[in-house]
Amino acid sequence: MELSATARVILGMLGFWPMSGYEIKSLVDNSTRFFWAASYGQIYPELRRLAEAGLIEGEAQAQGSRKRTVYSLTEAGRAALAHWHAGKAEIQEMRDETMLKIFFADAVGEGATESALEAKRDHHHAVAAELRELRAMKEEAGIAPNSAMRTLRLGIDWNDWVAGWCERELAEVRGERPRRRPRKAA
Amino acid sequence: MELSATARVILGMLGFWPMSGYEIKSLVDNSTRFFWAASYGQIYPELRRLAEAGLIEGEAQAQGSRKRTVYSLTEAGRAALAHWHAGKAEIQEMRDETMLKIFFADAVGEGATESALEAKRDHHHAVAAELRELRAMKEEAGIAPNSAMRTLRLGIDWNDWVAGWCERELAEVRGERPRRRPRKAA
DNA sequence: GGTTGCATGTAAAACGTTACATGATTTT
DNA sequence: AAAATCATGTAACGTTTTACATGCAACC
Repeated sequence: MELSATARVILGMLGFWPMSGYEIKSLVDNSTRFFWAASYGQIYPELRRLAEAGLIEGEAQAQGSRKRTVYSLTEAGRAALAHWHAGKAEIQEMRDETMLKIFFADAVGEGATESALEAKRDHHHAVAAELRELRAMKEEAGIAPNSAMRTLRLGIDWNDWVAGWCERELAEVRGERPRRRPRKAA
Repeated sequence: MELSATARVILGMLGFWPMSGYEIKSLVDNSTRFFWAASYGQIYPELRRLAEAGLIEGEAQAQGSRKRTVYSLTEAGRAALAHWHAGKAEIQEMRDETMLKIFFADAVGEGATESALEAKRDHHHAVAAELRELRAMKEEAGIAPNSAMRTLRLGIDWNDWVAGWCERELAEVRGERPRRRPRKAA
């Protein structure tokens, strides 16, 4: 069975430990959202579908009169998660407005390249700072799995790298001493 | 007026030179698609909307009995393009299955981190190679604007960098002499 | 007593892809 | 003569976001 986009993130999260739909959403919002978002409008219906398909199981855990359903993986669910993980990754989509602005700069005119590069650099600086805060919080809480921390590290390093790339490109555009960009073998 | 996602790429493309919907689609498919895709189902209706709004103008340029409409920016369209370009970039979306797999590796089990890192490395290698081919073609054709070539260069450098990051991480995971990762000031 | 956080859900709207439909021209 | 490419468009389907709706519990 082909897992929907949202099913992948739900099964993965429940693979860490059992949780409610609400918890899945908050976890997504301060972790995978940078590369894999999900909204309530997807999560709750998908939880129902996955339960019907027997990949997860919900257990009512009301607290007082506040109801709450905690889901966990079934055997079949854990197998589906492993199967997805072992398979070929397909989805790679990006929609990046800062790239689009750099791309079109020559169609816009004088100074457009510089402003677009500055904007992209600033954006990645800001995201890197946001991720560093997130990392500090997670390190303090100390519950995040190693693999989750790895993507956070990649996010920080990557945003730093892109900001640096923009900076070097800016120097070249502005005619400051042409910089040798670090070359890699093809 | 807020430009739709597709409107941005259409106005930008027409900013380079006048073209048909078909040409816009083929250009997108071998340039911006890596960070901003668009399908016929979006392009043709949007061309009509933009023409109605007075941002672009279509001119019938039939060749024999094959009809063809070439669109170009109006004054208002060029202004809208410049206005969008000068404004704050908002859209930054990503859906990256290789990241998701790295993130969940600890929930999946033994060896999952390694396979996920390898898959990501291979993916970025492949994209870098694809982009290098694209660059060779564009260089030969020699018509691509500088700003468009810049995003291509960024794409190549970026994919190389990510592949390298995965490789370094793999070395660490496999317990090969722990590598000092290049550090940047926060 | 008010605000924030926990908790679940749905409906409508917007967005986007895919497949289909059609037909001319150019290249092999 | 067939295949590829140029060219335009729509309909159906699926996905995703946004806004709305509801109510409890904990904290200040």
